[in-house]
Amino acid sequence: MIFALRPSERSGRPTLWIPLVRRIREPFKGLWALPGGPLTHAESLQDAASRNLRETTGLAPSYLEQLYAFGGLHRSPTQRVVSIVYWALVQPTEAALADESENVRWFRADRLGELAFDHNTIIEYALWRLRNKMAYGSIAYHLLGEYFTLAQVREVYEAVLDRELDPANFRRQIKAAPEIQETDEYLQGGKHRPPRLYRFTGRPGLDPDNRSTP
Amino acid sequence: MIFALRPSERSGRPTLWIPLVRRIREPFKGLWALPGGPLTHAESLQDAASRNLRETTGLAPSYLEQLYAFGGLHRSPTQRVVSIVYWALVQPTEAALADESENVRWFRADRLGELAFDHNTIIEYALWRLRNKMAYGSIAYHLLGEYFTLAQVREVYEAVLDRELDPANFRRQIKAAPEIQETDEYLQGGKHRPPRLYRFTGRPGLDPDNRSTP
DNA sequence: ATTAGTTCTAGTCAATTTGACTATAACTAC
DNA sequence: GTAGTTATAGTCAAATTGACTAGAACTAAT
Repeated sequence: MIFALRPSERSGRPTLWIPLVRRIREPFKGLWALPGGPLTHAESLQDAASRNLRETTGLAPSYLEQLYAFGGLHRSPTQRVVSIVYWALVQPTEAALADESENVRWFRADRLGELAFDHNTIIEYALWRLRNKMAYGSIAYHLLGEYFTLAQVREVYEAVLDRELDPANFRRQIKAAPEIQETDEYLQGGKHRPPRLYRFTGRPGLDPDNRSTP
Repeated sequence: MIFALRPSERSGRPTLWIPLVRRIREPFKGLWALPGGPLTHAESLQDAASRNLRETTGLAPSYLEQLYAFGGLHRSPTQRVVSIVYWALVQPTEAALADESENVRWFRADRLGELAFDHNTIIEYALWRLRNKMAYGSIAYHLLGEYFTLAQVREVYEAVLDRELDPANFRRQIKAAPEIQETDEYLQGGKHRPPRLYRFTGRPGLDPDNRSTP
């Protein structure tokens, strides 16, 4: 499952969106579902996740991490299915390249209807994990481009945590992180004082299964 | 994989131990490995983990949670294997009931030799997760019995985090948690002032896949 | 019975961090 | 120029943390 930032229709502020695909077969034909597909014999879990993502939505995420393995007995009405779910964050430029079509569409993460299988549960859990990681960790930057303003970082936090944060206090905390690098550039074109641009220099922590390739 | 507290041979202080089983077949015949086994068609992931644990070691953990799904291509030299690993915490009384034998033995978690497959990697990751959960969360109590002293809780933290903590400051923090209930009982039999006994009233967070059973 | 040794437990105090807020800087639009 | 807006720095009290002191309550030894 993929998270990306898109401006809200009404307020224009960035909010969390996820792409879903429409089921064209039973079970749950016609309902929306998370993109996914089978694990083949010759690819790692992460590679399979990447590949399925690319094939269904055309997306190539900058951040991909294992979420959870779902294996309850009645997840699918027709057969026993074990799904090892990955979650991804994509930057706005990437997200814009997604193949939207009749059967692939973006939805606001907080306004989903009933989805196929247990996919509502999965998304709920992913949102919970995202909020947790955000509170302690350096994950917000993967939803932004290479250069960003501190106000943009704050907007990401506000979108994910769903509450407003004090701008001054927020920047004090963020600037204390050593992974945030100040640049000499400023974002021009706004209707007010141009904010300084920063960049993120930290590397995402590798998943344990992908640390060593033989 | 299972964690339990056992007194260190030398200092007598509680340290982390895990039970391993000896491989009696190729590959890695003779080496020690994590207990495990196949997932059958009619059981959930968590049920399979419980069952395999019981069958190999006789243990029934009070805390069981999914760790990670390992699915690298070369984990086993003979075939492609995907392992959905669970980790458990057992209380000392339970741990004492484990079936030790020629092929099942407890080892100190920080003094393991070379294990079969990628099991060293898995244990390393589990230790990392345990430390993380300990720092923020109410997990330490599942390694203790129903009643415990605050000094025992501190010893758990010290064993897992591998550093000493100030007794006075530690109890101030722990007592601030609402899940810690003071009792009117005291632990007798020590060579000093008897400490008050406490109990833990929180419930462990359910895994997302086991929240709803149809 | 007294004393030494141990851990338990409450408390103090300075240093650090957090949250609420104020004020100035630097731009655009009119 | 002036009003409007966001960026950014700074202040100050409240809350939290870390280092430490000291008395309480027990056992063991004399």
